[in-house]
Amino acid sequence: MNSAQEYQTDLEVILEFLEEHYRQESRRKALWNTRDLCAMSTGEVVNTSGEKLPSEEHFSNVLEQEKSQMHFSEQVMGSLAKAKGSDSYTDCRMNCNGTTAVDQSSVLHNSPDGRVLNALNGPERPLTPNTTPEKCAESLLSITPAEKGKKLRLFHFLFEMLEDPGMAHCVSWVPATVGVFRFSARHKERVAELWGQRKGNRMPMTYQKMSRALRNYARSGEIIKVKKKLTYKFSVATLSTLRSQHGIKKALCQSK
DNA sequence: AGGACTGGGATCGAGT
DNA sequence: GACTCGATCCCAGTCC
Repeated sequence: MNSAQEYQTDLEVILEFLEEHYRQESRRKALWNTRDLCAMSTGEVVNTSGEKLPSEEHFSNVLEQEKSQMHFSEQVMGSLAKAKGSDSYTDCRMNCNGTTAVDQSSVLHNSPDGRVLNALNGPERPLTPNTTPEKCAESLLSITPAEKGKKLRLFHFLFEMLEDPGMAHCVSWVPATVGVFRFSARHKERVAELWGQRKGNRMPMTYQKMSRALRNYARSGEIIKVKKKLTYKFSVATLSTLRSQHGIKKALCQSK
């Protein structure tokens, strides 16, 4: 496969993902339209508890926001297509050694006022003010946050470990549960050690210190402590984001 | 008794 | 340089 074909295959995977998102957005829009019609026919919208919901004006604002969001996605896709022909694309191709993730959330969770929201950090936290579609496309094609100078987060690292069969003796998913994982009593310190190495800490990381960091995630809701020894759980939102990032990564690796 | 766990709080380092 | 955020570090206390 020559390099031009290789780029095209990668790009197709990314475009496919964005198109899927676009389709989902269209479905959501259709739902809003249905609700809008209900509101117009009855004069007001009430929920199942009989509480009055936001006005028609509110929903038309929401629709406008949805439209601008879809427009934003289209612009990102356009920028990706442009990037296909650029030299910089070669430089920011992903490597598949387990250190790379595409930050799709930075593309898909943009707000209509121009801010980009980060799903991992919750919808209220803007990522970068004045982010352009070009910048988003750039980030889609770029390397990991850590490699770009952004911090690698502990839960990303743990997810990597969990997806690595070679690390199953240290940390593994708890079968028959969703997002629940458990450290091995014997090898938990190994995971902490690797985390410390990855972060480039001078002092060795210990399980005790790492678990403190894990407990801090309880505040943001990214990871919850399960009332079971050495066991934690990813929140649904965190897990789905991590999984979709991982899915893209795998798809890109396979297309190489 | 001892390991795991919890939570408070100070501090550090990187990014903005 | 000030500020924020995430991580690190230490410690006292509780739970099993």
